[in-house]
Amino acid sequence: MSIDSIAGPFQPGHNHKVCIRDAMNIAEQLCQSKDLRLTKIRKRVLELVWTGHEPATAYQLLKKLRAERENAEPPTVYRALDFLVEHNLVHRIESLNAFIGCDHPESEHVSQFLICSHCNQVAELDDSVTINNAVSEEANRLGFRVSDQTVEIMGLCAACQ
Amino acid sequence: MSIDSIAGPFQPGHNHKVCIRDAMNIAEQLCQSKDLRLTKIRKRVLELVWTGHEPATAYQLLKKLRAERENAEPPTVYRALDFLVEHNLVHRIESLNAFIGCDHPESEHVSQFLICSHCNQVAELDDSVTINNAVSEEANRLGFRVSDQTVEIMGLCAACQ
DNA sequence: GAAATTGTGTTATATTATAACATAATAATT
DNA sequence: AATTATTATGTTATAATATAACACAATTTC
Repeated sequence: MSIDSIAGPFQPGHNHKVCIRDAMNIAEQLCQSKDLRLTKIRKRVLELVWTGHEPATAYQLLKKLRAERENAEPPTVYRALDFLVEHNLVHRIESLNAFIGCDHPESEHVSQFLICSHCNQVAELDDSVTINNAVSEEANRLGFRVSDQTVEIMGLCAACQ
Repeated sequence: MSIDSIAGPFQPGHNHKVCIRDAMNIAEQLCQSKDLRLTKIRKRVLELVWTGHEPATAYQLLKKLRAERENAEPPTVYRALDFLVEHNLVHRIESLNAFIGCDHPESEHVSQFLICSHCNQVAELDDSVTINNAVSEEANRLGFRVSDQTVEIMGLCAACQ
């Protein structure tokens, strides 16, 4: 097993360059296939989001962007994030006011995260059917029609316990 | 069945004075039994939160508080909210940056909400075992130890569909 | 190539939240 | 009851997050 095959967050030894490369390739493909414009700014912000598996705040991203584009302002970043979030390339973590890259933007899904309060890394669940069913069940009981959900689970990842 | 017995949110006809009265009684009892100080400000902010089943932002509460206490400032409200949230009398809704009263602060529980995007009312689930189990199952699969969770389900309540 | 649409630049400001330090009120101790 | 310690509030300032509005540029459509 090469180091490249060790996947994603909560895996301290993983090769993050691979995560970035994969994410950018998927983004390019997705935007091409859906005829979306992955402009330079949007692409760069996406790369900056993928700097790590720790969520980044808009202003952290702005600071980095400014290092290379001195006229960047809050709207520059927020507009890029709006686009990226709209197309599932990035998710917003409500409890942190921060943003994290999504590694499967091509499949429609809701956001479900495990957030490690020690290393601050975030893992996205793969649209857990188990949780979705539980949510549906509760909503149905009350005649509530679900359109979206936010599931953010705080705790300690395996490596940090 | 008297109108008083029609419960809580998503029930347009319910007698909200009863919700408020009950919530305040429970708060008084809880604070007495736990030797917590439900000061005038805290009590008043709790009442203001209970104005309805729509979550209130800190600054909406501040505006109301100022109508009766002209020197109220942001810290006045945020400190009261800190206290109320700490003791489960109020929950913070992360996706709305807003606060909602809790009708069962005496039992330890995690926050799980149904949020109607039409009428803006919010119903708290009663610490759904179904959802908790689903969350635990997913977390266990990844060796993640859960300490807290945020579950916010957006959609349409029965009355608004 | 003209018109329409979409994206970016720029300035200003809205909204949400906290830091820091002074004073007041309450509780605990003597 | 007076002293001390603790907790709560008053007050000013500012940090952190996010959006409005309008001008201009780039791209797409016709």
